[in-house]
Amino acid sequence: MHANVKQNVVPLITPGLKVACSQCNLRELCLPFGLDDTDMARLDSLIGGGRKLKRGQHLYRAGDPFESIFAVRSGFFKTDVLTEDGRDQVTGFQMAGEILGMDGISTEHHTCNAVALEDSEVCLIPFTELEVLSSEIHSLQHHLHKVMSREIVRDHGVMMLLGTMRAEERLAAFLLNLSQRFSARGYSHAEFHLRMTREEIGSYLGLKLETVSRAFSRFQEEGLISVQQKHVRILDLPRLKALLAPPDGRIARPA
Amino acid sequence: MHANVKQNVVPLITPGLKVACSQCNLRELCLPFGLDDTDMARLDSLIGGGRKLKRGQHLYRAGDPFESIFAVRSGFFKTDVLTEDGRDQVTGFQMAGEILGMDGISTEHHTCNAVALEDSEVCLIPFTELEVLSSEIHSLQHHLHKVMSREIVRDHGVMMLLGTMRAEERLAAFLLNLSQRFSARGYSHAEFHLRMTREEIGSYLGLKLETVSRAFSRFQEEGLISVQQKHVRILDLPRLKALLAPPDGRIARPA
DNA sequence: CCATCGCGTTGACTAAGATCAAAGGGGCAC
DNA sequence: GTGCCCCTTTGATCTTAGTCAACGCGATGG
Repeated sequence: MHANVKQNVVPLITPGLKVACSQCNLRELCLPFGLDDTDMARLDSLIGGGRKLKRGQHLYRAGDPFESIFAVRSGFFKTDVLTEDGRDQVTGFQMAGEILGMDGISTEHHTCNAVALEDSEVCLIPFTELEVLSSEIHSLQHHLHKVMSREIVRDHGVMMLLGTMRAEERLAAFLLNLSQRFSARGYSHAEFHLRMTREEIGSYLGLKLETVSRAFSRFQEEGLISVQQKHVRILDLPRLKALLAPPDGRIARPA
Repeated sequence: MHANVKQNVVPLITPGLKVACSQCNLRELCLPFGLDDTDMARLDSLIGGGRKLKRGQHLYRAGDPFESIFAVRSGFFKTDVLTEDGRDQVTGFQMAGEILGMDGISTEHHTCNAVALEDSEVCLIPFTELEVLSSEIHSLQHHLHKVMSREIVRDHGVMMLLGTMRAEERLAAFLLNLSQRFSARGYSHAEFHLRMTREEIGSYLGLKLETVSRAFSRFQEEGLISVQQKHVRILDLPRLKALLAPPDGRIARPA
């Protein structure tokens, strides 16, 4: 049993390549949020169909000319930056309904790599045309700005994590974040499959893979989660959340 | 001698409160970038004058309703996030020409605090009106998107720093970044004053203030910089840059 | 002009996570 | 179906930065 436990909605299988926003059950999580039928139809006509990627394939690479942003229709991605001096940092994991590629707007070239961590499908959204349309549809324009701003806020959260949290706190925050996002997509909040390796988790969290593995084991010993390879089940959500208590112990961990 | 060493251009004194973009010598670094005279005049009319802040004053606080973004006209700011569990992370330092407040777009409320680190002045840019204008002026719209995207890319750089670098590498990267930004504003790239405390630097870099202080001392011992309180002079730029060599030693530090 | 307080520096010790190493297990390709 | 390789786990040791503490300087305000 490796597929995620489905709760209620959202059949993630994309039947054909051309699925319109108006028909898409992710629309409330994605770019079309808040559009009326007419405007949604205009957005539909702009979206350049889908693109399927096999696991391991790059959606784009750092340096590629920027033309489009992408909405994840199904599957799972990571983005990472690597510098000329050999450093490698995973900057995010993206799932259905989330937008990829906005890093490329500023320089007209992508500044990170986006890789599918499982077979995936994205919608292609040509950016120049999106700008034209968004100058005509105010709610689209505003929502685009919100999506970009949300990315900035998300990044601040990661900076907080990397700057102030200890290893186990980071992993707890990571699991809680995944849980919440799976839940928002109609999957179980308590049981899911990690699509990424310990090393990728470590890179994202600023830890080594051994540290991630040890933290997983520790959580399991303590009865917070059960974990077997990539399969995770959250057993004690309240205590997992309590791990994020302040480092100064002002609010001591409730034993 | 505490004022920054001025090199050539940019008199940073703002004579009156109402300085138009078209007259501003920061316009090439700021929002009006790339606008022609007509469009610049329209942007002028939108900008709600300036606001002066004394050192230590908040420009906005987390939770404040979002109405405007701000362009730093003069002075120096920090932004920081603090969570209910008592963590505190400086997410950035902003200087003349840089844009503040875009974090607030996504939730209609600011998600971080912005504090003046010296007496400062900002231009107020009402966001709703900016959206209206940018839907009419394509180059303004596009530049706004670039500014937001640049913030995302900058955040990725900080994530890289926090995720992969050691203490001295972080400080070197920080000094080089400041140097480059001062230089872009017509100040010396080699000599400047830090507006922030060791603790604020530490928070930004994910280090304790003692570690920051020790790293400064070490750099000075090694002849890379001279540092006295908040006054820094870069003595050996190449070797400072070489500190950012890869952690795996593939390119060994040139002795 | 002096007292004070905040900021910065430095030292000794501690703890967290990295590093090095080895072995087991699962999934994928053939 | 089987074998191989990558991923993961776990242990022992080492390094780095954090913690705790004390002191000195300098700016600020009375």
